[in-house]
Amino acid sequence: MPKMNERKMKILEAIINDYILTAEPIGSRTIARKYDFGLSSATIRNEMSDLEEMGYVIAPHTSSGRIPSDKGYRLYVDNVMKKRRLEAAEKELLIQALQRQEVAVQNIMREMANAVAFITNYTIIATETLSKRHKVKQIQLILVEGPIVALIVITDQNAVQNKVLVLPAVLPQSLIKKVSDALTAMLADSVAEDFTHLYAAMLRHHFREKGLEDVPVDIILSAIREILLSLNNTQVHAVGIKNILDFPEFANLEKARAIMGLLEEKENLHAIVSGQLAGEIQVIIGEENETPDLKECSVIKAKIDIDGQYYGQLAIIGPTRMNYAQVMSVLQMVLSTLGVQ
Amino acid sequence: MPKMNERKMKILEAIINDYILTAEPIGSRTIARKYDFGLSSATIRNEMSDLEEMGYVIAPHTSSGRIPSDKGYRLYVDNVMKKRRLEAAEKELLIQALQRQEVAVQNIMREMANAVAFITNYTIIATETLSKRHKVKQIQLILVEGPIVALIVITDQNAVQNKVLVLPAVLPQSLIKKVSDALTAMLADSVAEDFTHLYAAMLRHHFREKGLEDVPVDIILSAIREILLSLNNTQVHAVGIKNILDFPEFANLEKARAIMGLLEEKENLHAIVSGQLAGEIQVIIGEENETPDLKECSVIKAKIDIDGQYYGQLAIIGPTRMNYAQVMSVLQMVLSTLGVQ
DNA sequence: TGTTAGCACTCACAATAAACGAGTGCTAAC
DNA sequence: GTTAGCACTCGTTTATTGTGAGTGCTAACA
Repeated sequence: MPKMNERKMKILEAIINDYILTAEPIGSRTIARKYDFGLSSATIRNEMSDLEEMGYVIAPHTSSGRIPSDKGYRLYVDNVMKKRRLEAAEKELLIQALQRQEVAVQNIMREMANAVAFITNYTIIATETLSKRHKVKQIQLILVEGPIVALIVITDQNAVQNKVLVLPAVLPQSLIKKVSDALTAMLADSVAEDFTHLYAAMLRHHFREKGLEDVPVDIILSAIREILLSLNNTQVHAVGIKNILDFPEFANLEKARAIMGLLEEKENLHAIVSGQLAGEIQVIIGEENETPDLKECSVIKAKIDIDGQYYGQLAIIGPTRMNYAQVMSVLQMVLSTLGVQ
Repeated sequence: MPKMNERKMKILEAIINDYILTAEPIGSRTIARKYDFGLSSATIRNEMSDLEEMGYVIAPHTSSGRIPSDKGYRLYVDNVMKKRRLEAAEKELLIQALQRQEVAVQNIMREMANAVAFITNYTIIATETLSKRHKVKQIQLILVEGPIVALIVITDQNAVQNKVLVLPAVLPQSLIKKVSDALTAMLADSVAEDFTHLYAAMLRHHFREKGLEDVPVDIILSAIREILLSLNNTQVHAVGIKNILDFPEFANLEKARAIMGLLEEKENLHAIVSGQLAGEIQVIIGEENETPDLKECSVIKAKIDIDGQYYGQLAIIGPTRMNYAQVMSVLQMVLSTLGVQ
């Protein structure tokens, strides 16, 4: 088995750089001409033969040039790749997306995803979540009109969510504050899972004792439960979906269809985006992907943790022949501007 | 110019029905064999020649069968088409989607879209809107924690929306009710457009008179304005996007890319879905479409008006060779179950 | 011992040609 | 008015032949 050396590394890098641009197998003569290694094509041919034996490149057929293998990309990403410096315009765009400070975290993630999609021309998946389970802190009812009331739930994480309820009977204004306070007192620190049938029965009992038997406990409780559930729910969306169709790798209709189907289902997006540590950029190359339809793609992803309360995830999807250097430096920039690193 | 008659109509219908299934040009012999018109292929050939002269069918090249033209589809949709009866299973699915009565209108539209996409295998665009401009009816502040308050806005259409604000200074609990009531009194009946600079100055003045000079009027006003704007905003989304790739019409990569790009932009979706009268099903065939990328598609759409307050729009997109009968009967069912017709 | 020129060989891809067949229009007979 | 028959058209399929980029190997060279 041949041994890796500086020169082989350089040739591998040349192959990868060229292949990222052209998506065509690279021959020895092309490299000899294009790069000034001071070597003839024959020498490069020998080295490429070694690289193939070592598994870093593949010859699609006997008389073609070489393309990088997953293993080759892996070596490149882990050792060779030089971080590409962001161009001023790209930087500007990211900073713009980030500087809308008033905006809620959810919108930050959306803005980020759009900016990254625009810069890189890849497909981006973004999520935003509240990482802790919400507990009820305060509950308030507001009369809207007749039997219609607004239910406001404020959680320990200071999230505020409301829901409009139509009650079976009009709740008199005089009781509203009393009921709100009672609900707050009784339900403080509850999480979504607490809202069982037993719990409901218990609460009905409490209310009866306080002389509030007319309060439609069930309706209110199930509304609160739904609010808590939706708060804990992670939002996920993909942007730049059609970008992936611009790559010759997906000129095949079957593949295009498969990837489109994949990207349309929220559950799949969750599966793709999840699983890495905060602040760390993870690169998953080709066959390393669990998802069958992504075996010819690479995914570069990062988890963004903002003061431990919110976090978002960003995943960039492209063909294995993707511009790792560009994407990683953009992602690095996102992380550092968001204050993660 | 030949004249249309019963027999030509039947042959046109046969051509369309076959073409919807196969996407292949239909020859005279195929029709003679398949349908029991009691006519030889030669006679049918003559009739088809007439249909071509009249512009209802097209021969892609000299020695091929015929395919329907946009004009042919138009005639078929307007006159010939028999409403396909919904199968029991399809009906069941629609009813299920509709019977979640507690669910907000927005979710109904989403459920509907999913059900229709599932039944028809076409791409569906759905919108939901509140058709009137919201006016402020009631405003309430709730203390959350320190300088953080929840702003609750209730509109004349009984929509409730909230926003969390971080005020520059803590607002004492004793003032909360007073400020809430003052805001309600002063802003009742305002719409989003009212919130000008002049308006803000006026309100600041009012507050000062009431001895409430510390209230951060600007922050609160701009938050209310944003809430009103977002309430008036129409939600739009597409489901079953990848379905359209399953049609041979989009086997061409260029077309696939174009349609994907189209469906990814919300503005485009709005443009496609808009413009028809409530309760009426509109069919736009091929070249009749304004959007260039839809010139080879048909769009079947309906506006759903629920008691004049909310409305939704549903558009089904497919190749011109789409199953008009099926889609229209499904849409009819949606409309009648929602009580529009 | 590493490098390189030279050469035979491979193989995807493009171009050309030939065979096929579904379908047409037209004519003449029923 | 309908239909059988037939020559003709033309897209599609299959086979054939070049073409060229690229390889591996050998032998000569520094």
